[in-house]
Amino acid sequence: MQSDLYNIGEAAIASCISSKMIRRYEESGLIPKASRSLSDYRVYNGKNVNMLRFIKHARDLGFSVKQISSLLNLWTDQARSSSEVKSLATEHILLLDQKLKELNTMKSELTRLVSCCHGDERPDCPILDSLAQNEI
Amino acid sequence: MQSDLYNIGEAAIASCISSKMIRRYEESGLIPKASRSLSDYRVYNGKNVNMLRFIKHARDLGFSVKQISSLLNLWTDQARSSSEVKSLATEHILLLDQKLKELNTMKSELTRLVSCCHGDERPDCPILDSLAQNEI
DNA sequence: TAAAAACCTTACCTGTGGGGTAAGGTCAAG
DNA sequence: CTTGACCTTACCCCACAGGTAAGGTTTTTA
Repeated sequence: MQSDLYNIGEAAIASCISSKMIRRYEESGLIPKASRSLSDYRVYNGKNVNMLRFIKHARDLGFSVKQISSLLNLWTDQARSSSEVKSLATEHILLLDQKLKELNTMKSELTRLVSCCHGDERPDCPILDSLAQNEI
Repeated sequence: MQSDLYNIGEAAIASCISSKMIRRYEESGLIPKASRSLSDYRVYNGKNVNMLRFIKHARDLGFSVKQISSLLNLWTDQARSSSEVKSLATEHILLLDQKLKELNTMKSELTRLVSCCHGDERPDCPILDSLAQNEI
């Protein structure tokens, strides 16, 4: 009859978030404090696990914990406007774009250096030379 | 005559690494302990500053502090083979590639969700719906 | 020449998002 | 009733940086 109840290990498996992180999310206030069993074990219900899954999906999309906190508020707020969510997501895409640009710059520069390096037993190396340059 | 000497603030400006991080790099063993003035101020010479600049350039290329430690060893080892450096750099490119893929996956998925969201004052929102889905 | 500003020192806390370990309580199966 | 698997809290650690505080030194300025 109460098949809807999970302890933290079961909730971890069901949500793909480690017990460790579930406790941390609770401690940091991202999720509400779990109710406890007589022996002080955390007890979760299906709704709680859905929230954890929501968090997991958002983390997989690269949202920060802070952003997820906002998303959870919007999620549980039936009066939210979808534009609020959309702007949060759009902002996050801009951040992803920025990181992508940085990584691409690094990669192309490094690829150029690697292609200039003969990579044999000789000690002279354009990669180290470039890193040692005083000017870029 | 000793125009080649810098205190930590000057070394920071010359290398574009904050005083803070210079101290930390020393503490962590990435760079040797600086010599000290009579009043216990750290003193750097041109060679030290070149090492800091080397580190800065490598950080800008996304190398980890650990990798930079290896690069510094190779840099100061006149008997190194360029292949060692090249393989370290190549390995790092693979890591950059992996991160790029992850970020691209996030971005395209999120872009798809955003394009599905009408983003007006109505509460229904495909982004939240997707995050709340039990299956992906 | 004395005060003030600018710099240095160490030591500690913050964030971000995790991982690990230890010491002890609880539960279920054998 | 013991053993193993689970739970609890309380710490430590990683990378990589920023901030702040309290105190000493050096340089500039009035």
